[in-house]
Amino acid sequence: MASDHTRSAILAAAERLYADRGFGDVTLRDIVAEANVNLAAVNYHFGSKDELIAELFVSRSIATNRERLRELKAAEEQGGGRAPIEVILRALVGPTLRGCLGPENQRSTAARFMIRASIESVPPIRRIKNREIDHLRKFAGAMRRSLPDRSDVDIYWGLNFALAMAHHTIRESERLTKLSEGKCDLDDVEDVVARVVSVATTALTAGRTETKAPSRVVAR
Amino acid sequence: MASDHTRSAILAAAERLYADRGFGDVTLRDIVAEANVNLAAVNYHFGSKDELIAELFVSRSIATNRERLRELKAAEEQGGGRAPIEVILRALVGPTLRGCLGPENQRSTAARFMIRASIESVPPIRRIKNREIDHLRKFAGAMRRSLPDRSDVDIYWGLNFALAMAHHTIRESERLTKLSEGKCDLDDVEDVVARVVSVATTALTAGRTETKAPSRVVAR
DNA sequence: GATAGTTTCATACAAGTGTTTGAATTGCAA
DNA sequence: TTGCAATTCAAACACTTGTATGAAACTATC
Repeated sequence: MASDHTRSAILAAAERLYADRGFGDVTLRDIVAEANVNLAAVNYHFGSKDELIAELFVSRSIATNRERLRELKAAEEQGGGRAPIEVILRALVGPTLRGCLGPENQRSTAARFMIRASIESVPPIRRIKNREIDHLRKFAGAMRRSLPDRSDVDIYWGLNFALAMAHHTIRESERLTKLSEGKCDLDDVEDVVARVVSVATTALTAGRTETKAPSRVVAR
Repeated sequence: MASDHTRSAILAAAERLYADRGFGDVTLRDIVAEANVNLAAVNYHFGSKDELIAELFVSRSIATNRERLRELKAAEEQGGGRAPIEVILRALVGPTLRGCLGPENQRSTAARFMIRASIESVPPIRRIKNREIDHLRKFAGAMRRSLPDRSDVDIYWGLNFALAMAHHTIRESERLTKLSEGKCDLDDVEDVVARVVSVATTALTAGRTETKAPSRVVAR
């Protein structure tokens, strides 16, 4: 193991560069230059470029997932195995939003990297994301316990919409700021979390009527 | 101008290949092979690879935007300059959802291309997307007229969330199907539209002026 | 301090990229 | 037909990419 100084220097440089300039136009040569390290070091320590990216993404996303599950577990234990839907949704979208939004100048490199990973979609990351389904299933289960009257379909749609609002807000935060001429304050993370949770909760609890209406609206 | 057969053959081949395999690993050589055309033809007819991609994306997205505005204008005229919020939202997300979802085997190449463009994000497309803000402002205006009591901030957040649900559902349709084990039927486009519009409407009207239960929206 | 195992380094490699070139071919008008 | 522009073509260009190599420089153990 000696000194893995080189190893972590590469990781840090790669994270910073990918965060700033995206996966598209950052080459191994850029990374090793930034890290003051030899070109061959990447392949020596990580095997390949893709494995470097994967390691970067995995370590960040398991941290987020762990935080999500920690909040979920705490909420369900406190509620005797059944947590309020708002709290579940907050555990789902809170960690991601808190990690990726907030005042830009105090936004961590890790956070900016994860934003990149959510905007661009590069093969090694896509492969990892596909394994996230099991993780989401745990939330679907908690939501089902919280809203036993709701159909599975509605639960899944609610979960989908909650993630949609969180991720899209992160991805397009710049555009929303520009569109609203700064009126939507994306640095106020807790307000964003509250808005997302509120809408998702309403979507899951309002309109008791059976959702799947037989009346079909014909398009075009 | 003679025969622009070559030109359109390239466009068709590029659209098909990009739709199927993504921008990442489709080269000019792949495209010209698919189009049975010489390699130099792309640069001759389009100037560069990026301009080819841009032309492809522009033509598709102005078609969508035109359809959106057509629906919006019709709705506002019918309501005397003020359309119901549900109808506005439907005009916003309907065309995109209808264009990108639906039974896969009968999904047009154009639709599949637009899905790709929404998943991967390649420089020439990103540049064009940034010009979409003016287009969205028109919808923000219509929404403000429809809900004069609502603050601008709320309007923009509602707009953001509506787009979020539509785009995320398109981007992650495969994952949602897998997660729900097929229970969420993404081929039933009108149901998806209704769900998105319903949630977005609730988000925009909840806790304020009551506009009846916005459960089921029927348009046209 | 010799030895064996890591780690670093300069360099080369092979493959692929978009683009350019200049000659051939085509199509059409005079 | 002839002439001329538009188009097509094969080939090469210039460059970048990730990866591999084998020697050199370390490091720790005996």
